Amino acid sequence: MIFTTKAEYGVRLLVELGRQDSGTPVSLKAIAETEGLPLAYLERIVALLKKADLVESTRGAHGGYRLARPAHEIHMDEAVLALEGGIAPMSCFVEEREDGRVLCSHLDEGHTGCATRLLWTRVQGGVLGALAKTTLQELVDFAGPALVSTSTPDPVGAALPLHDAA
Amino acid sequence: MIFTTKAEYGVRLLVELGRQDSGTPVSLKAIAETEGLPLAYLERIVALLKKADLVESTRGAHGGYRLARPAHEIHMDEAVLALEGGIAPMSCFVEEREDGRVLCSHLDEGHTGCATRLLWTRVQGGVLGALAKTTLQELVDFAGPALVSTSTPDPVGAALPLHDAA
DNA sequence: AGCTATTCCGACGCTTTGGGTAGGATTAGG
DNA sequence: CCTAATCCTACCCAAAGCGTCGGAATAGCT
Repeated sequence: MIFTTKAEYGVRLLVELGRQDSGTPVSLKAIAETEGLPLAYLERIVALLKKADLVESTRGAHGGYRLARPAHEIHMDEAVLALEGGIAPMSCFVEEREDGRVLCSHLDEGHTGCATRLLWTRVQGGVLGALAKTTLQELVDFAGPALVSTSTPDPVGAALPLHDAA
Repeated sequence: MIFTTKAEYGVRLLVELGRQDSGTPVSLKAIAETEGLPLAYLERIVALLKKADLVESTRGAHGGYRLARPAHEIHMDEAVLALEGGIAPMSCFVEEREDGRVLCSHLDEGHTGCATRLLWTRVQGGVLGALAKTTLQELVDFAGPALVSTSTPDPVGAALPLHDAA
């Protein structure tokens, strides 16, 4: 079980925006370059954040994006939910819908099925809890000061060998 | 983010075995039928559980599987780990390997990258915590008494409309 | 011995979806 | 009106999920 790159890139994008909460918008191009992410793909990702009212945009030349709220008011459950479109540990597990149905397998045949429901419920709770208690501000602090257009490398962490191409 | 059917089917299988902790082994065929799961696929799934020493098998006629330990000693983190082959919330996030490398994206280019690491670490902790604190016995109790070969329907729960074919 | 029920094992195939591109339309500053 | 940016929709490729198939090995039964 794994989140997709939408969550990864989207959170990175938010962190980048959080680093310069100045009022002036940041262009996706700048973020794409400093983070080394594909611009076209970022466009689609940021659209999700905008729809969820986590970021605001200014169009035209010198336009870009900024946080719609201060970083410490943005909790990551909101962000990841917007990016991934739902937090369910199992396809057979979706929060109640309008029509009240819940996806699951063959319960009609006997009440079987979701003995596992208890488990997935707890897992979902664990994930949502971890996300909700983390604010964007924490991630910004953790990441260190601004990176976009200011290249002062390596204040923090610096460990973590990466990018396994194997 | 979502677990695969391996986790779902595998846990269901364990629950089914837990329901009759009598010493006599249960055949996959029986489980496949009562749970409505594809036998051939279950075979491959149970192999994962066996390799992790969660179940034992007896070959030949009247063979089958049984739990390798009492249900209350089987914690679900072990099971899900065996079934899914690792619990990472992000592809860029794998526990240390022998060679000490950690998968992640472009950290070489500057320490950037894992501002998000803090977040995924917490999420992983939430998931593992939820899994570890749940024992197979709990799920067995939650599911109600035996179902394989004894058809006393509906002692418990009984809610949960299911199987959305949409 | 042979039959049958079962676990074991490896190769293969279908379908979905993640991850990304391409190309253009719209908006706004200079 | 040119350029820099957001916006939007359609498309494509590779990987992974979710199985199937066929057969081998093992063990009880008659």
